[in-house]
Amino acid sequence: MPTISDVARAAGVSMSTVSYVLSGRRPISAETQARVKAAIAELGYHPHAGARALASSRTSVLALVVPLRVDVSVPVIMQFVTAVVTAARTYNHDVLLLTKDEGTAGLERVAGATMVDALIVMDVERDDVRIPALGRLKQPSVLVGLPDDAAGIACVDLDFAATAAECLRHLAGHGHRRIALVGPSPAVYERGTTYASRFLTGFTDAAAELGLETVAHPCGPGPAGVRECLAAIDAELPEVSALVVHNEEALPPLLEELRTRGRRVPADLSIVAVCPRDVAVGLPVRLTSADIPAHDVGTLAVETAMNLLDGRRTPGTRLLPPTIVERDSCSSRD
Amino acid sequence: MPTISDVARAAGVSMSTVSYVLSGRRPISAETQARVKAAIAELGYHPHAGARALASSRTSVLALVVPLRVDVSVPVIMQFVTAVVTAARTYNHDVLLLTKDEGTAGLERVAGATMVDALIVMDVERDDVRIPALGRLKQPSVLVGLPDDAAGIACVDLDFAATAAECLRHLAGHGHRRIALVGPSPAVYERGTTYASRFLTGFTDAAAELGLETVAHPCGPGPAGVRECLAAIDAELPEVSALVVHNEEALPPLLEELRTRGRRVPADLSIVAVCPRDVAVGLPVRLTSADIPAHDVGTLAVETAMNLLDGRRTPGTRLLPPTIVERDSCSSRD
DNA sequence: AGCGTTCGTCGAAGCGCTTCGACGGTGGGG
DNA sequence: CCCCACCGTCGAAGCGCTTCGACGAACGCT
Repeated sequence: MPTISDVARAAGVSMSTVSYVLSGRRPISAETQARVKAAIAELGYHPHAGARALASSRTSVLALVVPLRVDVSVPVIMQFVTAVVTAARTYNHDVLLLTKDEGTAGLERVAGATMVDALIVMDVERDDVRIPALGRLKQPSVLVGLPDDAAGIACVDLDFAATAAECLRHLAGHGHRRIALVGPSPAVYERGTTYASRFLTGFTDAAAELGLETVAHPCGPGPAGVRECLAAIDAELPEVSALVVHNEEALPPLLEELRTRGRRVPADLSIVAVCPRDVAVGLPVRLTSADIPAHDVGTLAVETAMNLLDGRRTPGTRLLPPTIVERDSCSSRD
Repeated sequence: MPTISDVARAAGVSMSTVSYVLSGRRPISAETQARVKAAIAELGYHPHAGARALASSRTSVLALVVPLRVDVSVPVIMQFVTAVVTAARTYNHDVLLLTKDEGTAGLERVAGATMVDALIVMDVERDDVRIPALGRLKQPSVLVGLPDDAAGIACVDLDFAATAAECLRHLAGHGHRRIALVGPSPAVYERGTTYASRFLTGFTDAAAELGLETVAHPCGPGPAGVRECLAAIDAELPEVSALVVHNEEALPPLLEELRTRGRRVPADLSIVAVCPRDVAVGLPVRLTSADIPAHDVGTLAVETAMNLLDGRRTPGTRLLPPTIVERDSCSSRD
């Protein structure tokens, strides 16, 4: 492995000149630059990451903390992760992957060892113990989600309250007046991931504003969970004409259950789902949906982290606006 | 951030002693160890990863290259990734995540910059261009998959040939004699990921050995792909009594299609699927399946990498034996 | 008693890079 | 015409750690 001084010798310049060519932190004449670059190419020189980190205290690595086995849907996580890795690369950064189950220890380890320049943390809970830990680190961090108290840490997420409102507005626009929310599993609410309650609040508020009759009910896993949820809805508010489904896992068994009951979508019952695009189009009925823009959120998280690193001031919280895509699961009510 | 010399001063020893306490590479008396450890805890000392890498040329980081958007199912990738991260942590290593779309450049970058000690590469193709590139690196690597020529690089994977044979043996044991293989999408074969052809070969060979009548057909995406595949099968070998499905994506539309045709599973048609456990149990019919042990393969990949790093000799290729789990999609034929 | 070992510790030399201050040379302004 | 400023480059001082050789002390052996 050639070192910077090999390059310097080959190009007939000093080490520092090579370094400045690479970093662009001082002006170097065009010809010198050319010679240095030629030498670099010829020798196949790669700067040693450790040495660079030691000398500059910058690593060009971002930590990304992902949930392991959660109720957050796997495709969404995957989309988010690839968006982060891809976006990080455009800033010449790499991504170190941590799992949530390491808790604060993982954060402290990689930050304490100066392995990363910044951290991006997914699946943040209402009162996440990691938030105070992140506050103590010398590296900046970005939360994906919206805790009760972000303690000054940057947050990015989809605006779930606005998304719920938009779903209702869409259905109301099609003439629906009695609408039920099929929510995430009870476990999600208990765990304190706030997207569930933000969606619910947005749903309730918008319903009041639009003068709609609504119920909301969580939905446990599997066909049994779906049946239970539908029964609860039916008991509280009979004859709803539309469903807002904020639960990806429930979608397949829900459609199956409706089919066996002979309720046609959208003829008898309209549905707006909250899910990523590919889920919406991959089911028996192509669902009208509010998109979960995992890709955009991931990209935004990286951009935010980079701004933080550059010392640029950043808004504390950035919530992405919802997008409803009309497909085949929503019909007009007379 | 305290440094090793702060710790040394606090403990009243030299830097090297602290280092040896940490690495255990030389004997240090119990009392000295205790004093050093106390100082470390008190100061909240974390060794600087860059400095350590520079001095020792070991990084305690593994690179993991994942496919971005492929026909490999997302849950399988996710399981694999989490297994790798978890296993790496048991060896005190972290994981740097790269995407396949960076190609050889990504490998050369992280290896050249000495960011990682070893590489694990998923979704290896028959004649993968990354194999020669990996061979040129000074770090060892582990392939997940089985290319035509591994060029001396370690490989780990599920034994797909044996898996196919096992599926047939299971069905034959239930009295089935006419069996069709619903294979991966044509794109998978074309891309040259060898698991598809290994499965097919195993299928064909075992069929001959067991004296079964079989057909095999790839299956394109969506309900259309499924219908086409079933038609082709029916044309070539009418009245099969069982299906081996080596295509996770096809499973939901396949079951749906069979349902609309009034063919009951398993009463009219038996199915053995090749998929991870959770997929098998998450469908309308709990499927008898050959498990895709993403978790085990991931763990094995990390173990192999660690053995390589320790200079321990390792078998070139390790194929995991299949496991069939009996559920509700397989009935006996008189 | 003398010698060779082993044990526990220290000192110092790097690992490869960044960055700061310095310095000769050139050009423009007074 | 001189001085100052700026441009392009160099030299050297670290960044924080590992590791090798060395060394005194304690020990067992003959």
